[in-house]
Amino acid sequence: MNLYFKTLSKQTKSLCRACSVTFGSKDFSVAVEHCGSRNAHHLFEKSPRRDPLAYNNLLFEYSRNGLNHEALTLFAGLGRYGFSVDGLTLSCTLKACGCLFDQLSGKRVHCQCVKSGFLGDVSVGTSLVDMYMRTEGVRDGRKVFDEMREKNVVSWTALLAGYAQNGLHDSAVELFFQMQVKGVKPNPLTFVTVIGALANRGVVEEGSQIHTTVIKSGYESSTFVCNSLITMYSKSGGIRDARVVFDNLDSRDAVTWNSMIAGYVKNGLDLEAFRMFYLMNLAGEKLTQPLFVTLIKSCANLKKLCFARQLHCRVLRCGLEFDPNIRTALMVAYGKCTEMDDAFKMFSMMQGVRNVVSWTAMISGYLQNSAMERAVNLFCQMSREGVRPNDFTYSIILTAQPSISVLQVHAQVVKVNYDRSPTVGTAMLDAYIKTGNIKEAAKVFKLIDGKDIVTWSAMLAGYAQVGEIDGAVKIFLKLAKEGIRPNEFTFSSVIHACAGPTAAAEQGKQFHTLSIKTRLNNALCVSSALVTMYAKRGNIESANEVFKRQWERDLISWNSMISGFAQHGQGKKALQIFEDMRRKQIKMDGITFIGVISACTHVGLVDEGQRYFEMMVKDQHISPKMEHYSCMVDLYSRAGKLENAVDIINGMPFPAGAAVWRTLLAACHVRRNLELGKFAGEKLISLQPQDSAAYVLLSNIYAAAGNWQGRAVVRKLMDERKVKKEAGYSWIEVKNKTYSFLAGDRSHPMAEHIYSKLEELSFRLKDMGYQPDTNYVLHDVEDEHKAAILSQHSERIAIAFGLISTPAGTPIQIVKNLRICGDCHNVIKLISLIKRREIVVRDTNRFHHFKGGVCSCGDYW
DNA sequence: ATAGGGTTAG
Repeated sequence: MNLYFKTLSKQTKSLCRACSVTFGSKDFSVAVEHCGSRNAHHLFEKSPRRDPLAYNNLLFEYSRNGLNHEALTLFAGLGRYGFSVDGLTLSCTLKACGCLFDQLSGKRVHCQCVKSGFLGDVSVGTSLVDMYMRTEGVRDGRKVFDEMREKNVVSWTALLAGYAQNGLHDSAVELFFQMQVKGVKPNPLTFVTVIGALANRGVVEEGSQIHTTVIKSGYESSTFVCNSLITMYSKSGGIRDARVVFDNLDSRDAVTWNSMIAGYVKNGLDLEAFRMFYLMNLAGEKLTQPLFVTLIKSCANLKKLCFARQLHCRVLRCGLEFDPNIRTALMVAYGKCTEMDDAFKMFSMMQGVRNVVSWTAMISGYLQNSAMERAVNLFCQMSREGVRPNDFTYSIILTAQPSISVLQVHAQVVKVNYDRSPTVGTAMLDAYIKTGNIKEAAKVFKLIDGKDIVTWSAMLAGYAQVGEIDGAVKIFLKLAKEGIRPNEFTFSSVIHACAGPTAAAEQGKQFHTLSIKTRLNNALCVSSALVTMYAKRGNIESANEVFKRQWERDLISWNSMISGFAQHGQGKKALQIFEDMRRKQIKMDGITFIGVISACTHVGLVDEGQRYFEMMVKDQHISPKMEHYSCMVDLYSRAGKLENAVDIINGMPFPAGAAVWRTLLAACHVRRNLELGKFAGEKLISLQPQDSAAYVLLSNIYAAAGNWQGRAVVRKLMDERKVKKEAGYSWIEVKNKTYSFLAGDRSHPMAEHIYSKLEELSFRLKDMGYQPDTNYVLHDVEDEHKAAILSQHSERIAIAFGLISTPAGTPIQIVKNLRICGDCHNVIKLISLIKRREIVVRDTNRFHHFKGGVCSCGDYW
């Protein structure tokens, strides 16, 4: 018989016609083996005698070989001939329905099960559960399961797998514990399924519990089960645990090695992945297709061109060069290594087998190499060649700003119904945020179906960027309410929002606490954001505490700490951090030096500042930008060396911008240098005719010199150009609420109180010999009036309010949107002495810590 | 196999 079928396979058709052999049921598996399933069907149809058993067996073979359509057709035939079906056939047919997502046929088979009395059969019941789970949500499958009289491990596993596949990972895990309570022992497949569910949920706690159950059940050395444990641990960040499982295994298969190496890649330990790969080669394990993909990805992460090329060679040697996945992975790797020519070569060789994915990968490569135009061209060409962009394509092309119009892409996205997709929607809202259109971004956000953590974080970051703290905090609370777990990026953004001037100081601390509870506080981006937040919120000690405890540091945390200390006037500490950074040979950038030079500026270390500037250019090979020149101008001019400042401007390799002139102008104001001030002011006004600060500073310089005519000219110019002076605000936070005050503000319900406090203060100040420095008043009025105007500056009102609404001895914190004036600076020093309060004022430029009559800036700011 | 979110200066 065997031989007969062997011959048959060669000339099936002709022989079939000729043959009149009766087929025994068992012979079918032989037939399928030799002829392939399709031919077996053909063979069977031609056969003069068809018995029901043979039919059933053929169906089994179809199902086993994944020929689902054939199985369904055959099942219909069974009914036509009136052949009886057995439980196995029903199960196989149900499986085919499930695989084809054909619920209609599935329901028909369900009826058959009822009619033929097989519903009580465990296998049939289980197959029904599985079919409903695949074609419908979990509800119908659950119903069948609950109605089953008898249930075994397989039924439980089917149910559990159904929950997991429908994304209900928590319920799947719960079922796992329930089945054990019912005395059903999990089998290897159960373990693999539940471990997979856990891995997709990303939690380790129950993971180790289930690991213990694996050991107790005696599957400790099952390669199948342990492979999934490795994946689970590496997905939830427990790469070390994954390695322990790996090391304890006696027999490892290709999947074991692949999972372990993929785990290292997923956790960003690409070098470790390659070490593992080396060990794998020593162990004699063969390279398989998925591992090629993983390793090539890893090359892309490492940007190691030579590794990629070596792997490319091995791909050729293994004859896998036509595998589309490997090709795409190689293209991506070349793109990441900035070898766009090589990537394009691979892409053009793919003619004929190019699909959306390879197009998208290519476009993405150009975008990463900032070749916006080429990316956009490719995007257009793709559409011309009839390849339709998918959600991935749209989400990357939206980053091609400003080469594309967000509005146009948005319109196209709506047309193809991708506007509700989380990836495309998120990319779109981010694109709107980048164009500053937060309203449109919020609209897009609302429409997105199934918002995930990335979507929420993007929206939160948007609010943080435009300084809408309340919006940011609201988003955070909302996502938490919806049961979404915030991740490190979410915390990083919300903490960033709390660094803004109007955020309550407590709020930042609360998010810090929350990040500790969720164990995300040590993530690099979170700890960096915390350093920045505390430094900006005036709590330099906490900033330093977080900085010291950081597990790892990036350039941003170093930079934040340096500029933090600089702003608080602790120049020496800023420089210590910098020297530490230099000793550890950490790569620095231009921003590091902005911090360092401004640290020197705030403590008046002119020569050191000069030295660091030279170090930046000569040792670090960082070419100075506009910002560095304004720092240098600031350094000299605050020390009163206006000539050196002018020399710097004259020696610049490009024309000085507004920032540089503004710095010089401010210095001229402090130093009362009318001539230079006029020059700088005119330059600034010509560069930024709408900048109110320019006019105000210049008119103040005229006023200070008693040149009322000059001042009037500037004022007139300001009126003509409709430039409004920015109003001076001060904020103070009392009991988690932020209060803001304008100069002369009487809108607060406690205004009476506040003003009597101010009066009381002015008496005490006079007693101490205080004389108002009326040079800081812009108005052309009598001295008496000037004093009154000074005493009503917004920061003083805020302080008075702080004094009456907080208990004695508590520190007062004020935030100002303008720079503090010299007279207020004197007054606050005295208040800190009289009232024995520590007062911290953050202006646009730096922090002033007033205590016992002195300020941390040493009157140098 | 391809994708979307974050942190730094004045």
